[in-house]
Amino acid sequence: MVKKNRKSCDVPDATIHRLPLYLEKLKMLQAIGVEDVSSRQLAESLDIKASQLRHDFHYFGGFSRPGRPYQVAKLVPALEKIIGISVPQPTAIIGAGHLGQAMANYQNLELQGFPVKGIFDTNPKLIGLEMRGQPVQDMDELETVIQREGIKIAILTVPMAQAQNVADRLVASGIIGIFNFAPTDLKVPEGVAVRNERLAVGIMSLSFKVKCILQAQAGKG
Amino acid sequence: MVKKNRKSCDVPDATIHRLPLYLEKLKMLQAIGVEDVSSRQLAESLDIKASQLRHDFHYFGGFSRPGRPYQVAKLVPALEKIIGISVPQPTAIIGAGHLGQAMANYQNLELQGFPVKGIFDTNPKLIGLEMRGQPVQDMDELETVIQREGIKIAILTVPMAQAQNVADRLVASGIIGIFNFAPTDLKVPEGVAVRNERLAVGIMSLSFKVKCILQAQAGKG
DNA sequence: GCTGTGTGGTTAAATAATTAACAGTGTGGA
DNA sequence: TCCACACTGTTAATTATTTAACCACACAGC
Repeated sequence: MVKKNRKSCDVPDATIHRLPLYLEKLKMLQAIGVEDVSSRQLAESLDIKASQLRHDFHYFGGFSRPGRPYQVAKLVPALEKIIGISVPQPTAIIGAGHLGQAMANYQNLELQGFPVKGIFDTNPKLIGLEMRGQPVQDMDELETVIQREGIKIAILTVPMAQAQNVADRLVASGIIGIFNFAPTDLKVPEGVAVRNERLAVGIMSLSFKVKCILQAQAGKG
Repeated sequence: MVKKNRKSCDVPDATIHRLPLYLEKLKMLQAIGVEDVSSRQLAESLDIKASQLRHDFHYFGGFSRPGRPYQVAKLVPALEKIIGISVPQPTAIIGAGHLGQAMANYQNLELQGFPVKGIFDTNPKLIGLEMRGQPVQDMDELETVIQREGIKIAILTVPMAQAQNVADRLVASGIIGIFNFAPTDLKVPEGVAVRNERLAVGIMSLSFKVKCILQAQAGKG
């Protein structure tokens, strides 16, 4: 039993990051009525190799009978279970600035299994505003709401200076996963997962490639 | 000459993604008056190995005299040049919904070398609104403004259904780098770089880890 | 029944990335 | 002057990831 748990969690990061892509594409196929899909078809539509897809699935095993393509209707719930969203994961948003509002209004968030059950800010001008049925609440309510709703995942969109302080409160309240948009490395105890999403990294690595493309064109031309 | 260009662009993605982190940390050190920093110090503060940092820098070479630590004042502009932001990169935002507004109001964007020179949307209710001095313009103006301002990088925050169509227009107008927030793979010709930023991937991989942590705790307890 | 083609699971090979080890340099102090 | 120490640049070793190869199975057509 323990062995089985370890098996399904000892998976490379690179594979984990592809699971949502598989799920997304499969849901899209499901929406247009596709019932079966082969590893080749699915991989090609995602611009990866079929062997990689099969290798990824192999960590979890048993998605298809040998010789037969994958059944979309079975694969979707299997992936949802692996990712941990067969049951909706209540989620909190901390920081109702522009980015927090964008996340709160991102309709797919709930559709994809992460219903927002709490939005928090310290700014009195924002408190009370409603976003998709959820009012912005005072940070004083943070601990109470998180525990009452059993929230395990938090989206952190506060300014860098407050990020660590808020993270500490989140961890103390029972949060286990933090989706961090602040450009700072949070220190959290073991048993808490942090994912840093740095928009600056994305646009700068893009800039690097743009520079290289321009240089290449100048060299050729 | 060509050889040198190739050298400084034939760099693994993993390294490219770390360059902005190095730059960010170095700027922070510069702001508090630090003049010198060793590979060990810098690496530790970023939670990576010193040898990896030196290995990364080795692709570009010549940041320090052997035997002496790095000089922050030299490293910052060197990295900025490598990333391609020694000169500000004018940037456009396509889609002035919540996410587009969040990006437009993200002050660090300009500070980090990406001044927003155009915000576009089709929604008449949004057109004319000002964000940090930039008015939201009609999509009809897209091509004109991009060419007039010499914009090479675009941030794409439109709904999925319109993403490919807009991307085609961007490419036709001379855009070389697209920072794509729509959950779809854009088809672009060679010589155009796309970076997909999928928020759903981030929160789902977080969910996977949360599930594993909970399972591990249940197994132990 | 048999065969050709297509399928996923599994294992092995190839490739990429990370980490460690080492050589050469500069500095400061005895 | 010489030595001990800290430093980077560079190369080698290790580890992780991706890709390919192969096997057993399933179906369709003959």
